[in-house]
Amino acid sequence: MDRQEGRSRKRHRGQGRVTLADVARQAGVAPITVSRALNTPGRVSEAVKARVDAAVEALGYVPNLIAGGLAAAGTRVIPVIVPSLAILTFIEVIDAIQKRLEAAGYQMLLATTDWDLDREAGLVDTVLGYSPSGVILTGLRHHPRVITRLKEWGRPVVEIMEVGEDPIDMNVGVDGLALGRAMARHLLDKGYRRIVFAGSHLGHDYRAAQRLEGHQQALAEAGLPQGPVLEYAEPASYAVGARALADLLAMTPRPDAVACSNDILASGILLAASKQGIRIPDELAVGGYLGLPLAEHLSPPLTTLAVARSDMGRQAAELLLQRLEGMTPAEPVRDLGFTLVEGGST
Amino acid sequence: MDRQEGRSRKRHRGQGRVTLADVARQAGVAPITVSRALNTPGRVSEAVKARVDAAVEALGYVPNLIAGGLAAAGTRVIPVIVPSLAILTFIEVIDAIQKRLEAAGYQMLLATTDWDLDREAGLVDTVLGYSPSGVILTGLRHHPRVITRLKEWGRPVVEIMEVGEDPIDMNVGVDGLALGRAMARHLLDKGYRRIVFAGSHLGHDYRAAQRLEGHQQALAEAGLPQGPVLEYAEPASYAVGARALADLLAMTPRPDAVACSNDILASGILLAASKQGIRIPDELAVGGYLGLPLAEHLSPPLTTLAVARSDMGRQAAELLLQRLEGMTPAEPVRDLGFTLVEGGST
DNA sequence: TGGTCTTTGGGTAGCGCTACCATTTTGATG
DNA sequence: CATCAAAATGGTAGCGCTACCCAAAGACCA
Repeated sequence: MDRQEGRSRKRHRGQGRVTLADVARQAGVAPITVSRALNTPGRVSEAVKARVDAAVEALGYVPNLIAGGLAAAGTRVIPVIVPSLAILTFIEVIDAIQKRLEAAGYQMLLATTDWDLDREAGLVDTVLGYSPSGVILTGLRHHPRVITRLKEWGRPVVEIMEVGEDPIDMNVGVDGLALGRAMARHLLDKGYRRIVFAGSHLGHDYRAAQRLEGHQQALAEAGLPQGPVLEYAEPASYAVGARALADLLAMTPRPDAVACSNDILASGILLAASKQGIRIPDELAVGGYLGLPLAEHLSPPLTTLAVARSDMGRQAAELLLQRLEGMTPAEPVRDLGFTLVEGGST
Repeated sequence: MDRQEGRSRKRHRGQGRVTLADVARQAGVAPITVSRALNTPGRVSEAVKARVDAAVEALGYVPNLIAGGLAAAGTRVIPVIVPSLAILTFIEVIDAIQKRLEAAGYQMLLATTDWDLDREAGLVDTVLGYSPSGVILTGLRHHPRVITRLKEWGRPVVEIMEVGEDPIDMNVGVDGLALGRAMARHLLDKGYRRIVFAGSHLGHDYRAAQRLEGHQQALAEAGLPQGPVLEYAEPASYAVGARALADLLAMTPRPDAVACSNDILASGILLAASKQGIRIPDELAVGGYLGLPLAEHLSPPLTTLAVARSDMGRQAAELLLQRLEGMTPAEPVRDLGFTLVEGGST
């Protein structure tokens, strides 16, 4: 007889993987005891714990998290839903989330909405089908169904990137209006008056649109008329930045400064300017948002409002984990703020 | 009596979610029929299919994929294991994989190894605990246990980035040695003779080390001695590129060309050169690998060996999906090759 | 010493779904 | 119209694990 003898009579499926029952047999204890030894070691004696560990080691047991999830509801999976991966903005955040979650024994399920709130709603439905332990999603605006479902779902939810009133559960991000205001004010302080806002994808990226709104507010507060807006339909890229530069130079009156909806666009402008010999900031000042790594390596370095994106990801994961461990996080809504990094492009 | 009356007697857990049994009751059919209507619509009559769809709609049923996974083994999750997200190289690949998988109704579980094959082995064990439908992992070198486990696991596995002999299952990538050779040859063809290889993280990033090996081979084939190597311990970044430029300029004899282990490093060198007024390629020619988007926007644009990373991701997902649908992919091992994009930096 | 409380381990019954097999219904065929 | 194959539907039994409850054994107190 071989290792399978103890199985149930039919065994019409199953992949021959070592199961918890196998470990229990090897260790001479009940399956439930093995479960406890592995999940709540404090509830079993040292001796049993050691026997179980030895059996696990000997058999090469790897828990079937699916089965555990079905029984316990909660699979140690955290779906992270973001608009897009093609945009560098989210990468650092995701990376930080992933690192922190993985360190705590959770896995990240990554999904993208392509900036579409209906798609987001569908994705939320789908990922809830995995009985995740918690959810991280982007922004505070969602399909009403998403909000209802997640609220009654009752497990930890973190909304990232944006902060504001009335999150579904917890929230870590920055104030988009404040970002927009701060950059406009900076440009005004520097003496620029013909300030354009260049934005990509504003119809979809409502957080970029918030920055524009803040921008316009600041101009209004300074007693200036609303600034012109250059808008591009596609997502931000260096290539769009190059087009934006051309468009800016063609405007009359010629603008003296541009605030870009993000660093990618701004970097594209700087790169194109450098290629064409446009002097920055003398001929055109350029400001960005979000503080991507490239910004400081351009010449001149880009003036940007840096947001601590890694920190945002880390804190989002941290909040989630705290709640998963039964704690009540001190500050479930966190505005991480931003820093003006003057690079010389303004 | 309310909607719960039909439940089993105890119901000590469960979250009140609509289950397949609820749908069956509403549609007046057996649960198994609902399962079929949803998963293999061809096996039920039109009428039943319609009734089930109506019930699903009415109740807002969302399948519990965990339960399905337990029963059927296969959760429509595809773990994707890469060394790091902090490196742009992988982002486009991941993005493409994710898009293709999501379109087919699969979710991507993303995990990072931090370039450590032991960690990778642990991660493979963990993610197999989710009964995934398939697995995508990076490179062809793995812990022996990973290879054994995945081979006997029997479900589709794709190894990406690198191509070579004897993959675990399927393989899409490029030949690292050929990349290294091609760049060295290009630099030689251009007349450069004092060629340095600058690499980041070569101890961990063995694919970058392969490029170095190819580089040295090409020099040897040209009858030249092995070229000097500048090596940095940390992962590639623009900042490392800036340091590399300084180190290159300090070398005697002063090199006339540098092949960089990837585009990030090369871009860092170009950006720093631009800042310092070093003329590229007159004072120093710079070549990169992998073809990141930034490369073409630098001035001069970076000469790079472009790899179709989106395509790689798409094809990896495609191979996996074909196998999941029972097909036998025509070419389970694919060398995607690369293109020399001459930007002017060489 | 008896009683209560606390640990420690086990038995049982599902979590929600689908594989397997059995049964019923339909349709084709001679 | 009987006969048989094919299609459609249902019943049953798990997938591997853990929540809930209980029993036994020790710890502690009066």
